[in-house]
Amino acid sequence: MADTTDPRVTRSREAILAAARELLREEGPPAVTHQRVAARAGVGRATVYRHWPRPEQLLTDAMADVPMPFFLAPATPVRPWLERQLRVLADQLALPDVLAVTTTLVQGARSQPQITTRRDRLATTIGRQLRAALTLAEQAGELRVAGDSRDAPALMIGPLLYRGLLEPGPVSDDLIDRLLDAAGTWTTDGPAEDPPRETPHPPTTEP
Amino acid sequence: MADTTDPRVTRSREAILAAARELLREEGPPAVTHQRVAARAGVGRATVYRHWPRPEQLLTDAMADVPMPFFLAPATPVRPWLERQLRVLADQLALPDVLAVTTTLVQGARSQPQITTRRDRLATTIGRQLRAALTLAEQAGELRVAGDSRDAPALMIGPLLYRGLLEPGPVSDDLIDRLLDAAGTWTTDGPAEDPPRETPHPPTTEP
DNA sequence: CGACTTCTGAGTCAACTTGTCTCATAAGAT
DNA sequence: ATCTTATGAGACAAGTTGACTCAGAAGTCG
Repeated sequence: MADTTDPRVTRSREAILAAARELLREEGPPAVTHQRVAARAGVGRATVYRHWPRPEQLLTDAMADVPMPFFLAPATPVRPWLERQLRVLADQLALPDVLAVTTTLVQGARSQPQITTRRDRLATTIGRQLRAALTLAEQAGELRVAGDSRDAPALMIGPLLYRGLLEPGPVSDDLIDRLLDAAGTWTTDGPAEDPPRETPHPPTTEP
Repeated sequence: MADTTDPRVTRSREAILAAARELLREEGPPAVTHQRVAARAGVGRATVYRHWPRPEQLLTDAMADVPMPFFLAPATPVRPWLERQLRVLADQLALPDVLAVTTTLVQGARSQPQITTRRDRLATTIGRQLRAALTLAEQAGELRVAGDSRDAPALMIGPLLYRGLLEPGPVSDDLIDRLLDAAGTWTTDGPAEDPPRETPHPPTTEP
């Protein structure tokens, strides 16, 4: 099929999605209605209906445009890599857009199976990548994993979620260190304190 | 003023609040409208308006009826006490009503200052009680607190939140042990493993 | 450049929801 | 037995939702 290259379509779509994202961020999911989105996007109400007949689809599409942070493939040495990942995750969770999408996913009403699905996908993606990293670290002799590795995501991501959702505030490097220690016993070859951490990672998207 | 002892009033109020709670649990905050609540409560729509002219007040009142778990005053020895508290908290977070209220609080739209307030109150209450417990344990020589104690709530409650909100599943006793270890180094006088844990605590309310 | 195709925005319309009010009635108080 | 008062049914205006039409603008292509 011919790619929808008509500039009018893409312009409308972008404006509408941007408006929907703004509304989601500022007032939550219930504010994302055809009428309000159309008004904010400076677009006719019918145009919104044309592209998104169902309002919930507009919401999920708007959310899909917000890149959710998650882990990439792990690299050795694992500890500094993981430290960087957690730092990125913590910083991302502080962004209004990401926070809004996170709360929407968490809320994930039974009425919205798409949202529930996406939430579960995010959770399993993060969990799998995190466990892969820990396994790699263990194989490399860097780490002796403590306890059930299935608890690792909860132990390491949970506190970041708490900071983002319930108790807003910055996540200190010290706290991230403690998250790493929660994974198990690290056999630091050298006191690799303060690994270089500079690049403010762009958000990454799910596969 | 004369106490509203009219049985009709209390009957209506209870029915309405119960219906509101059901709707909140099943379909989330947007489902709590006058019309739907009235229909489910088997009550005239006007009656709901009479008691709660504003819909958001109905929502907050319905939430207030769901007791949120938090910590009581700590007792020595602290470790088994804290273990019990975390177990209760984890179990409460699995209850649909409590979960629904938690997600609603977390979502805490900017549109609803009452909800934001209540969320902050809950967070500070839990945080204060938890820190008090850790301080007590340290004074009793039971524990050497690690790192910044302000991070303790995130480290210990966060994982439970993760399990409740993102990655539904049971919280094992082993996981709770690891949460306790995240607080610092416990100087166990004796191997007080498997402390008696039987009473399925009733939910407690905030002060 | 000019003819064509397609998207847009304004508007209309019925169905539905929301918030307010009225009133006969039945439940409770005295 | 009588007086009070909450209730439920319904009427009502105002606003929202979803669906449709249509002239005209924007973009494409010969």
